[in-house]
Amino acid sequence: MSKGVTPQSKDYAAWYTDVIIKAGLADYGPVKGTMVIKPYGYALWENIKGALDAMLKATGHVNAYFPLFIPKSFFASEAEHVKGFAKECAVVTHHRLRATADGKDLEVDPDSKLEEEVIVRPTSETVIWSMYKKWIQSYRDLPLLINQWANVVRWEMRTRLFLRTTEFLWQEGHTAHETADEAEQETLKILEIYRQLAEDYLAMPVLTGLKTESEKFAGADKTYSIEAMMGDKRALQAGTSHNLGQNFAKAFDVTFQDRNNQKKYVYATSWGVSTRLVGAVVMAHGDDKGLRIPPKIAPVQIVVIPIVRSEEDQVKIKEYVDIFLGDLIDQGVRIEVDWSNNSPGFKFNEWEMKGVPIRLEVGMRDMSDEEVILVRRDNGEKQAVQVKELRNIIPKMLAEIQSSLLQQAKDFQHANTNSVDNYGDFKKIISNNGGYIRCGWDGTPETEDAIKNETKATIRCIPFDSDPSGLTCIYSGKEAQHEVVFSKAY
RNA sequence: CGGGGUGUGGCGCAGUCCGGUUAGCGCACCUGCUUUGGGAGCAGGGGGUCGGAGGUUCAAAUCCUCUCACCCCGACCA
Repeated sequence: MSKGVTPQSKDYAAWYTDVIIKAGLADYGPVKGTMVIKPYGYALWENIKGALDAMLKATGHVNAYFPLFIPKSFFASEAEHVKGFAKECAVVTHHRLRATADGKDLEVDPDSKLEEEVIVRPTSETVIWSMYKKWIQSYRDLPLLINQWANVVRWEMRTRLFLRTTEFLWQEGHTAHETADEAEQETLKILEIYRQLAEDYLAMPVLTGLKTESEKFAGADKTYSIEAMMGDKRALQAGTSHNLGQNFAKAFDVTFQDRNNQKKYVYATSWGVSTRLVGAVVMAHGDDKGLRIPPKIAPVQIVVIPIVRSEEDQVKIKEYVDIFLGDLIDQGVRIEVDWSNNSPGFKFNEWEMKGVPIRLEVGMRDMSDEEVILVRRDNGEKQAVQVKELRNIIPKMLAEIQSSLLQQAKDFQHANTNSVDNYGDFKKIISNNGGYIRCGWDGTPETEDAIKNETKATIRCIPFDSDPSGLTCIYSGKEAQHEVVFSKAY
């Protein structure tokens, strides 16, 4: 394995893959488009998951688990939302293998053909709403606020680690409500939770807003999203929250008796974030040395590198390290000591690749001064610190790194967001610099489509803080219906 | 699905045009000693049916036929 990674400036896509492999986040699986999430990557996902799960529970949501397999008939019956997924569904047609004639291999047993084929879920609306029909009778059963953590399968043609794989992990929330207003409130509440997760934990500023008709989820009335800017200035949709209106209630005939004893269709929402967030963290913060993981979600917050010259040194340093280590662990700091036989330089590079926020070096020199050396991954700053100060300094430093990463990402986003009022500048910025462009849009899919074809940029969202007054459409020159954000996207 | 490419120890490759020693190199791995404040050194060692099948030949990683797999680029998506 060669040292280092492809520089971002040379080939951003290669950099991304290199970092993920070399930092030990993931590896390729044996089936095309699949990936193995390795322990370090899974620990990162677990930290993200833990933070979000707590927020969802704090807002009254409960977890449940629905089956992986969906009867094909569920898909036939209900057309609109399936359109988006039909082309990428894995289908189970048989349930048994048998030995081949020569006994050397296995083949599908034709006698095990299923009466009704089974779909591997690409998303769970259909199974869940088939159950909701049984569970919901009265307004007293509402709201129903269920979330599930699960894997889903979408047979994608072109895949990339974490960003788009055949199978991925996510959470999908599915709620049912009495009124349209309640459903809208829920949709927005979840979007706000996603925004907080992104900014407070992933240190990743996001754009929040409404998706256009052409970009929204097929089964939804409205789709909101959080959009994050990656290191190559392209946008990544990092989470979506859908107001499904009564679409699914009607498709699955889910009704309830309301407070006036009237039979009504329920209102629904669904929302999700996936392991794609891991890819987002990689691209939002990573540099040419590797990952930079925000402390709050870092599997390892501090790595201790002992500088050892002899076996006697090792014993002494181990004693020395144990003194302050226990103290920090008691404070909940996640620490790992690298006692491996690799050289210090090797360890420095390796743990920088893994994005650990703080490196703590201890050698005999430091020991005699009752110090250790701290090095921050976010900015490379190095300082000697008295051991007795560690318990105070470490939490502070972790918090500083967390906010410094957020600030760097914010500055980057601001520096690469432009407001533009003519199409010439628009095209120039998209092709030369990239990033976000705020401008007027006449609200027609034709304009959206034309711009996409000419520049590859798409409308990421209609931001909540947008204001079309006085603006004209960047493309048609007509009066703007919305101020929108365009960008090239993943 | 259209175009381009690659299959040789775990990874990255050379060798293929022009068939001919025992299939080689770097990294990784194992053992030992010396090392350790920015990717350590030396010595020794293990690991390959050259993607698969068939053919030509005294002889095939190398030539021919078929086949499989994967990667990259163009129309979709969290």
